[in-house]
Amino acid sequence: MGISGLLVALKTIQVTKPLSEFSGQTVAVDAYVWLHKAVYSCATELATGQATSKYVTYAMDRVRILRHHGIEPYIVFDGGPLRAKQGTENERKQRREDHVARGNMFAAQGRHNQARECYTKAVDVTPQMAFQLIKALRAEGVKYIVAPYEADAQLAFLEKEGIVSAILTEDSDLLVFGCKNVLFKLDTNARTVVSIAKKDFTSVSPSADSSSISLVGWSEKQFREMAILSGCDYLPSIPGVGLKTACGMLRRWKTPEQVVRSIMLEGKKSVPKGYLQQFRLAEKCFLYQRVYHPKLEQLVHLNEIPNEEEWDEIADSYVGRDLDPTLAKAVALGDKDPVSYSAMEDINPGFVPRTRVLQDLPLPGKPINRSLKGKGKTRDTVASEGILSFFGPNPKIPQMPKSPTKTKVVTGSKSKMVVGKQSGKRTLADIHDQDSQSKKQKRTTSTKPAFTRSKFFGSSEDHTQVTGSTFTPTPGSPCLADKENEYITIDDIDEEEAFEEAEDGDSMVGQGRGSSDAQDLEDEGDHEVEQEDGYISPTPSRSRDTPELSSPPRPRTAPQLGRESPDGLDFGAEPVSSPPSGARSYRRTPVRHTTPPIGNFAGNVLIEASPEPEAEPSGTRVDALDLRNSFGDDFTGTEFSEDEPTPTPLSFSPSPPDLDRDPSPLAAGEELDDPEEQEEQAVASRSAAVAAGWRNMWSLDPSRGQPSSASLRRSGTNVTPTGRHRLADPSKAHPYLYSYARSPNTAPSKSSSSDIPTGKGLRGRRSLVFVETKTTKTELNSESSVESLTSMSGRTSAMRPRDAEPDVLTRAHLEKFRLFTR
DNA sequence: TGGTGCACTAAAT
DNA sequence: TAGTGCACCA
Repeated sequence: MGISGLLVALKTIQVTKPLSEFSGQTVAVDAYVWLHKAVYSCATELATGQATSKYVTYAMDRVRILRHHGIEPYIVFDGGPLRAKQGTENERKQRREDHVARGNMFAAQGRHNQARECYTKAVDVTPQMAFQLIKALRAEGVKYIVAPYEADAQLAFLEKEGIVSAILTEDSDLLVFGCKNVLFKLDTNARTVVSIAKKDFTSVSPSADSSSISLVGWSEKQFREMAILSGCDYLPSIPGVGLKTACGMLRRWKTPEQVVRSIMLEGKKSVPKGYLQQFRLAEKCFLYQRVYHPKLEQLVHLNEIPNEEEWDEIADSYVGRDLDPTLAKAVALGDKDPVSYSAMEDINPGFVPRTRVLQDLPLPGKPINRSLKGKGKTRDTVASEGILSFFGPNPKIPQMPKSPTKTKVVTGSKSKMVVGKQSGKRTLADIHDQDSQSKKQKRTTSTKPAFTRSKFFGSSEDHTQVTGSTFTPTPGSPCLADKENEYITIDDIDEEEAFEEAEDGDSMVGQGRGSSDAQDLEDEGDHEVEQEDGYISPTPSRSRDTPELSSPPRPRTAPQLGRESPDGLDFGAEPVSSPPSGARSYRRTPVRHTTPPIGNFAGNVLIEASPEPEAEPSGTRVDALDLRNSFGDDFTGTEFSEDEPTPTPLSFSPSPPDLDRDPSPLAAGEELDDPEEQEEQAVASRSAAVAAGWRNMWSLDPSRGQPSSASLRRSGTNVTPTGRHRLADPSKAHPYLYSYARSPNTAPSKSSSSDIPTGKGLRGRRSLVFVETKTTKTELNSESSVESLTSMSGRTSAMRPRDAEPDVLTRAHLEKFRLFTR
């Protein structure tokens, strides 16, 4: 989000710099920037509830690149929702649900390409996903922190305190937060970033360059006011006011109050009532948002609140409520969910990142301090080629013959499915890919060379072999990663290339260490040795309960799971308190960050001791959508009058023809003209039998043929070959994609899932119609009874009842309109 | 004509 | 989510 047009306006002070220029510095990184990009590579898995850690690999690659250039990253995660942005979150959540519904529908029809498109729009980065990255960061001793609320404020605080010297992000908001050095557009190929320094602001001038705004002579306060006036995450702009208008008017009228007065007098634009009040609250978010102080180990305001600053209950809640220090610390460490404040759930306990003893990798151009004999490359060439040239398996670890436990061939359908790491693409959406299929089968049946297993999937013996080393990550000591769950360190380089010649890196098979791995950790006790040799990917990503063909049974002995479904297979469906084995690895690692782990909080002790969360993780937020019902009631802007909701959500939908039909085989049959889709249908059909079997095994209560309670969590967004999906039943909502339970009335019906507008119809103001039909006034009334704040002016627009104070409603309309039409 | 906002696309692998 | 191109409007 950020400030629309700001980066463009600051183009002339953007300086592309090599990463090496920041060598020796600690740079704070907005983790969600990476994660949001990374989820694109595994959208289907995430949207359908399958375990994956591809996004972790993506982020860790960048961590290592930074370290390779001598930059010590300080990863900052977003925390709980801020009241000021609650409406934004609700809107996004609604849209994600809609996209999941469409994706499931396409998947049920075998139209996997379209399904994937929907899934990419549906996935969100959840705290539980962030925790997967945290596990990897812990394992490699990378500094990190989970902000109590917004990462932006936390990033700004770290820089303000001198803990970091720059901030790497893609969000222009950081400039509004007052950060001095903000780095954008990390180019991992060119190894550069685009730097914007606050000190250069005053050189921005239309006369001096092509910028359309002038910041000459402006203070930080004026810059912030301009940004807020132009529209920010905390406050939509007055319709018709963008960055240039805001800049020009603020320059002329000096203060936001004068600007607003001028606009009102002019009469051409409609200023929402209470705008100025909201403006000052937004300003407080930029100035005084609560952040975690890693040294004091408690929440503090980003900036000290001056005595003359107006401060009341509303302002206090807007900037994020204070938390009990113990809870705040647990959140900061990732041990507590920053939204629910319950123990962090490990959604992928099979992902157990580990690191090896790391050796310094010299910066490009410098000789590498180790032997590279026999590789046909000089030290210099290795150094210049960089660490990425060494991706691949590690032949160091003694290979083991393949066994059924490593590669599982599932029969029962026309095609044999290879599961495990070797299976490569594992999603239902990709199963239709016959090329992949044949490749997998070839791998399964082919004779492997001697090296048949990865260094990353070593046995427990492998791990215990390497001891006596201390993990002392230093700048320029990268650990490498190639593919999902596979991490390589510089130690592996020697044999890497030779191995790659003999073995396709993707041919590694097996479920890794699995249970024995975790048990080994238990057995190892508190050695001085902090890291095991070899990074382990214990299990390949798989769904726990989806009818996903390549999903193997989870080892029953996996200690980190500890729960079994009625059929004897472990779903891991119930929350697994963090830190699991990965966290254990962290505790055994010399602490590099300033906030050592504080252990695992069990139960609700801390929850009870902590202030009540600002927002209930339940239907209350979703009900906020009902405010849209009031659209136009008291808003006089002509721009909105034309957007009155139409009676039916279908009348406008420009959906593809198939969307309006029953997603039956007949509908799919209409795709016969398309050979590709025809093939998809055929493969999907063949897959159905196997899929149903897996589904029964993983997600159904065998006694009733219904989803078991333990499976509901993951089956909430499942795609089923039969077309059934949990979206038809909000009570079975997936916890990550449906973080906030929806009331029955707001849940899309089964039929509505096929009625969801698509393409252009989903954009723009017409989208309001769809939401309109999903809410009732009853919900509004019930919602208003839930909220106890006496003053409505401090409430999030999204949580405001229909009969709320008019000025607030107007504000809500604007916000809803702005957000939903984006 | 400039500014705003919408539509569309790429993104990762 | 950011960037770009285009249409609309004052």
